Amino acid sequence: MLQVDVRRPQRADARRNFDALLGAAREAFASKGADASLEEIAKQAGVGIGTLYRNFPTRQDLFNAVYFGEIEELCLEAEEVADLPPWEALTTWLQRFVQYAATKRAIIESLNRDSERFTAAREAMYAAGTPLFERAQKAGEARTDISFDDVLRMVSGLTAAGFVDDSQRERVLEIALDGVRAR
Amino acid sequence: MLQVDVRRPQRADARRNFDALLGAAREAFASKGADASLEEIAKQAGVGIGTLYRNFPTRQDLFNAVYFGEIEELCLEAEEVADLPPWEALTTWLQRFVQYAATKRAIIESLNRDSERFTAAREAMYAAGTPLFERAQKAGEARTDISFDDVLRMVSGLTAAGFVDDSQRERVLEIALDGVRAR
DNA sequence: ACTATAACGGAGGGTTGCCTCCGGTATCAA
DNA sequence: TTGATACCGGAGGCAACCCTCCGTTATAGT
Repeated sequence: MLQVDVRRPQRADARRNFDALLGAAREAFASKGADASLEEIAKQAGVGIGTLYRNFPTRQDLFNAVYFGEIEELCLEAEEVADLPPWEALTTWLQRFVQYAATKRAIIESLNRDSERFTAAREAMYAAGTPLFERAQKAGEARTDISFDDVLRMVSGLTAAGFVDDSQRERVLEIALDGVRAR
Repeated sequence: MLQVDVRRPQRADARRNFDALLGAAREAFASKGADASLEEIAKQAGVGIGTLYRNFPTRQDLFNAVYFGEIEELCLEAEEVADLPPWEALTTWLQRFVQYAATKRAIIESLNRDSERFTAAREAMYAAGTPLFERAQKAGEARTDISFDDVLRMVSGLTAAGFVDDSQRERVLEIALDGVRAR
């Protein structure tokens, strides 16, 4: 589950193009948002527009490939932080979330979307993050009157916002997460 | 200053159209974002596209008219909450900010923009909000190691985010503002 | 090396949105 | 009422993007 079921092509040249497209798409979605120009992505990948469409018949297919790939990474990161102390584990994961997600805006938009695949992705992400949050709650570090969903949406919102520099982004994230702390 | 220097037309029919356009634009910007279709806005206002362009020669002019109008309202609201207790005054104002701004995303984007008009608008908004924040700080209610800019960007970010319903939006805003409270 | 064919890439037709231009219409002053 | 004119509205040219189609090219197995 959560497989990005777009098949990676067999031939060497095809695989190169496939990977280049994914990379270019990731960047484009990150900077221009989910409706970045596909022709621009193809050019950026050094590939004809036809090649893009052969690998990803619809914009959604391409987007999904990037999106689900990122969700998957996020889930893996959740395991990696598992041996930190409860509060650090939670905040570290959320910081990774903010830093690495190229589909930032899309993630929170998709939180409301109804489709089998998106539901699966959302569940995977929650399955990865909820334990971190509950552990922090049980350790008395996080408020118990709010849900993980609240926290995730808050962080997603901040992710999509603009800041003067990285240090401000981090500072603001810390402020907001302070509100999550148990009193 | 902060005048929306687009002149309101003289003739009765022209004024009707002008106002209808502003209203339609406000809605469109709120729901579709800053690059909503101008033709759609004109249609929504029950007006030809030509009329839109006569009143607002560029997209930016139309956007500014909505944008600066909202900033102006916000500044007025700041005075209205001035007689509440320090912390309530601050949070009430920020809540209005979240509720009424149709140009949500635009506001935070414009925080980084460099242009005379935008600088003026930003300054007006800061002039209105900063006293509320400083009052809360002096009353020992708000942290003193952060700036009003941090708070405003945080709130703006949350404003642009998506939530299940209004109650979640308010709850998350409260959580985040809790992080602003002095310990 | 050779060939079958998987994969390429961009020309081109369709759609949508931007903006200009100007023949027609509504308003207002006299 | 009537004339001057401020104002209207949408047709139409332009640009960007979408996506399909098919002649050309690169790959891999023999």
